[in-house]
Order: sequence, then C-alpha cells, then structure tokens
Amino acid sequence: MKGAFQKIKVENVLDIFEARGFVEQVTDRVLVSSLLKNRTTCYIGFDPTAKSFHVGSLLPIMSLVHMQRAGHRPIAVIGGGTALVGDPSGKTEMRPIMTREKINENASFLKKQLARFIEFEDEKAIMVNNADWLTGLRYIDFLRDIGRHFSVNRMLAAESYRARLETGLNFIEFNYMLLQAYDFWHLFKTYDCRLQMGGNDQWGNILAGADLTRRMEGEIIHGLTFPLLTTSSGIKMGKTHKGAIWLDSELTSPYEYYQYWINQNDEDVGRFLSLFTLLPMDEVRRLRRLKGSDIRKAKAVLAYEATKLCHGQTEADQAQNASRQLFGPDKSASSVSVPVYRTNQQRLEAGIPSYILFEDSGLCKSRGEARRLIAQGGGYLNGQKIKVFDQLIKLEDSENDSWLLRAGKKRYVKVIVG
RNA sequence: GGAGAGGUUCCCGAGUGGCCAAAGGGAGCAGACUGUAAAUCUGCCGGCUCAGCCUUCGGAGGUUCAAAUCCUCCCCUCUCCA
Repeated sequence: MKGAFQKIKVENVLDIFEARGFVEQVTDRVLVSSLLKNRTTCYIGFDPTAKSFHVGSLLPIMSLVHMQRAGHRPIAVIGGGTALVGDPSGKTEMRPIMTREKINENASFLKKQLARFIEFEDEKAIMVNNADWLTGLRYIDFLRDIGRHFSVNRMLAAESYRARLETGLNFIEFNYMLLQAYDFWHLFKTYDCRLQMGGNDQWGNILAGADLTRRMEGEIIHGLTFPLLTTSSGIKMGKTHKGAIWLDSELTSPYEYYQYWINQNDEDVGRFLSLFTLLPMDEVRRLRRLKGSDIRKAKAVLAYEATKLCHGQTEADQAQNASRQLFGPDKSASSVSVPVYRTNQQRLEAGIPSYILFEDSGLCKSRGEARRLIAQGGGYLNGQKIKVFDQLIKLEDSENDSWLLRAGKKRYVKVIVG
C-alpha cells in the first residue's frame, strides 16, 4: 500500500456519485471534492441486527464499491456497541437487546457478504465493530471529554429529534448522536477517516461527528448522505409479501432476487440502473431512453446486473434462464432453477390436496390462504389452472419428474421427489 | 410522585354489553386489462379437519346467559404539573 496521499487518477468519485444519484447532501461540495482527489478513508455504519443485509442496505454498499474502485479505503462499521443498547429508531417496539456473541456472529456473516462487493485484502477495506471502543467507555470521562462539546439546544433543533419530540424521546436515543459522533472521531483518530456517508436520516449524527472532531482536533472532516430510497409509489424498498429481500442466497434465492429487480416499476428502472449496477452511465442513459414494452429490456439488464453483483455470474445466468423459460413462450418445468420443494413418493402416490401442497411448499403462508388462492383461480399445476382447492396432486401428474406449482402469475415452486 | 389521555387484527384507525373475526384507509394477495410494469376495476385479506369450529382487541383476575366494550389489580406510552 502506498502512502495516504497517493494521487488518484480515475474520475473523482464525487462526480460519479452525483452523476449516478447517490448524493442528497454534502457538508461542503468543494472541500469534499478536493479531499477525494487523494486517497481517502471513509466510513458507513451498519446494523448487525441480522445475519444478512437486505436490499435496503444496497445503496450504501454500492457507494463503498464506488469508493474502492476509485482508490479510496472504505470502512464498514458494525454497530455492535449501539446494538447492545437496543435500537431506538424503531419506535413501535423496543428491540430485544442482542448479546455480543450474536452480534459477532452476525458481523462475520455480514463481512462475508460485503466481501462479495468490496475487497478486504491488504486493508483495502476495513471492517470494525464499534463495540470494541464504545463498551469500554466510562460515563464520567465520556461526559467530561465528549459531552461538554454538545449543545442540547442545538441537538433539539436537529431535524431527527424535532420530529421525535412530538412523540417522545428517551435518553438512550438522545445519546445516539453522541455515540455516533464519537465513532466518527475515533475513526478519524485511528484510521484518518475523513468522510462519513449514510442515509439522509443520519445527517444530524454525521454533522455531530464532524463537529466534535473539529472541536477536539481542529480538523475539518466531512459527511455525505444518500437520498432516502423509496419506490416511485412511495413505499420503502425491499419488502414483498414474503418479507424482506435479502442478499443472502439462503434467505432469498438468486432467482427471487432476479425477479425482485425485474418487477420494479418503469419509473424506477433508470434510477436503479445507475444506483445498483456498475454499467457505464452512457449505457444507463441508453437503456433509460427505452419506451413502452421495451422497458422490459432495461429491467432484464437491471435484474441481471444486480444479481451478478450480489451472487456472481453463474447464478445470474441461471436466474436469467429460469426467468426466460418461465415467462417465455414455452413455460416448462424442465431444468428450471426455481425454488425447489422436496416431498416423498408415498405422499404423491396417495395424492396431496393442492392447498396443502401449496402451503407446504411455501407458496402460501397458510392453508386458508392457499384455499383462497386456488378458489380465485390463482393456483396452477404445470401450467394448468387448478379447479378445486383440494384437487389431488398425484404421481402421474408429473412432467419430467417434477410438479411445477405456480401461485398467481409470477411465483413458482418446483416439487420433486427426494 | 400528582392530574389527565391512551394501549384494537401487518401499519394507521373506528368500535363503550349481544347484530364483532371487529368499520374505514394503507400495505399485501388474486382475477380482469397489460409488457413478469404502472394506473384502473373486481374479489380476498386471523387459524383450522372451512355451510362448522377454534384463538384474538396491553397482561392477570372478576361481573354477566353474553365482554374489545363494565369492575379490580398490574404493565407500558403520551401530555401537563413537581
């Protein structure tokens, strides 16, 4: 590794961010731009509340990818310390406080996942857990050294707190800003980290960190926030009737992941191509110009590229093939890599009532839901509509040794014996 | 600590003794229309061995033939006062 001030030859990553729509706010456009002319260390915080990221975290992850490609050094901070306190921003219910073991376990999964996007070798990227420095803090020292730099008046004026003052705000939550500010300062001291990025809801916390560092060290460090991503219908991304879309292929198969992207709204495709793929902007603009049903081509590119980034080329190819077969003119179950459900031969010999198989295979959440689905004409076996909810699915109904179940127009499961 | 308001099915939110598995909206699912899109229209939207049965309205008891609704205690949230 070269020195910290190694010159970077590629395009300024801030320009890339702006061109691709990553930027909502920057502390100082001119200063950040010149900062990024040299090799810079930047950080983003992530919650270790699950063992996988979901697409809601994809935007920050992609920003780290661009950072690294531009020669900078990203730090992914796992919020283990903050998770130990419980997350206040989900105001409906207090999250169960997580044990350190669980957090560490999650963190190792998350690192593996992140490693698909950015390289950690030779410290080209770093992953740290803020529990390492937060849990050792001593209250009196913290108040005296850190707390004195914070004006309560100013904190209350922050947008993130102002809204919460209506509904109520507890002391832990009020302290989040201090803890996150401390993180930023700590990373500055330890890694010379000079830029923090995050969702726009983090703006206040990011500023607090930059402020703290300025007061304590006399150094100007910076923040950048991403736009809050909603689909064009105003819904937050990444939720389907089956729950979140995960980046872990165990939780969301590459096929489902592909389907998630190909089913995006027309209006979102251009934006998503620039945010969630690494295609050159010329290509993005070309795809963006497509009209009418040609937009499907852009969606296919989006789905393929996004799947490739997350799961690799092989999986992306398979997902694409499966999708083409299922939605192409020749819908067949053969050699298609859709989610598979295994059952035993005896059951099929006896015949399984459709609604039970639909529930067992995970296509429906309950048998009641399966009954309704089929009653409404949304249940199919090998492309044939199932007429009665308890129609038996038998051994002799197979096609190529499998039974292709379909719920509605898009959700498939292949049943096989085994 | 005191006074008041409130906790309802995924979310918001009606419901003050039977007509309540609980209005309405949102989200979600399906059908029609399409382009594996959106919008629109229609249906569904607690569970089950489904014309019936079972479990829900912060928790635990109680009154009643009958409770989300009334009573008691407890837990939690918010507002004002200290």
